[in-house]
Amino acid sequence: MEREFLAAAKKELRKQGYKLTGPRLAIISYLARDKGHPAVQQIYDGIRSEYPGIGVATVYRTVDLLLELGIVRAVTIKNNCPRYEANWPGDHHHHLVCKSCGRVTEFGSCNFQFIMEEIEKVTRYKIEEHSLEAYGLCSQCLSGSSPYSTDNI
Amino acid sequence: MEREFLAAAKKELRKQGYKLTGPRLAIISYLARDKGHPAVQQIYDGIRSEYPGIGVATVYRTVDLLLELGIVRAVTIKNNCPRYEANWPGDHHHHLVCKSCGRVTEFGSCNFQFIMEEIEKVTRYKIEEHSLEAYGLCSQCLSGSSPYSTDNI
DNA sequence: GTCCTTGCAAAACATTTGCAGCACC
DNA sequence: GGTGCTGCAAATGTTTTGCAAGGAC
Repeated sequence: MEREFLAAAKKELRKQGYKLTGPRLAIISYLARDKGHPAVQQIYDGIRSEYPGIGVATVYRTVDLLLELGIVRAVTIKNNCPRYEANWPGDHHHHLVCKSCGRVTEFGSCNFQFIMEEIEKVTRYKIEEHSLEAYGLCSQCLSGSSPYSTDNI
Repeated sequence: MEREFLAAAKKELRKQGYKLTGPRLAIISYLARDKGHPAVQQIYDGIRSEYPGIGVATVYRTVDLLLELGIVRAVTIKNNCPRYEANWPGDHHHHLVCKSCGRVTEFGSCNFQFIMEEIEKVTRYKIEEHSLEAYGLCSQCLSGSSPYSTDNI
């Protein structure tokens, strides 16, 4: 699974004439492994053990490139720097953010296509993508209480 | 209309034990006037003519306070610093962002309540708010072409 | 008079950019 | 050997913080 993702990413890079370098592979495989929504700084920290010499600027540049190629997606959460996730094929979902503990939960079942079409008619926009974030309290914070941490993002 | 908004905001400030100061009034009335989605810097610039001595830090602190009191709402747009808008009562809407010219269009007709309830059941979250942003091309960019500018945000 | 608020300046982050050296074809 | 990629360091842009002075109640 992670293997296929890497292969697909490599192929896409090559196809667009980009080189397959160590830092790029390290970042891609980190994103394929990570089940959360890491920010650039987290990716950077996570990679340094396997790739000690890497610089933050490279992570920024690479993530930008991967976004352009559609290999990763950006996750925009209120009051937070941008986060990223692997763009698994066919996996369209949105994010639920707990205001108390910071946990981010994904949910699929997106039936917004018809709503988007409605909006296109009204506004005469051509909509290419959409993102929905919901904010509230997760089940664990509703019962007991968990202190805020960024571990769950 | 703007008048009532100001009155309501004043009342809310007082109710919560906050003082009614010049800078705060200037910021609130600016937000009530502005039909767009100004960032802190824009609010700051917009106010300096009527309130020359004001500092940016005050704008940051005040906007934060107004958010807490529900007097303004934050608008989060990809690759953009946070923006704000007056929280007119009963006006629930979302944002359509043109990838080409940067224009931001609002659209109402939010029929997501039933979807949110569905998601609450599945995820056991208690959802308090949600935000939906759609990205695409506006009608003007689809025909002719307008250069990118932040004027429309 | 007492706190709350403010402006200023400095600090803290997050992100981008310029550039010299390296690596890869 | 030319081009693209990288790491470093500096620059930029945004937001936060500490603090002394001023203002609202």
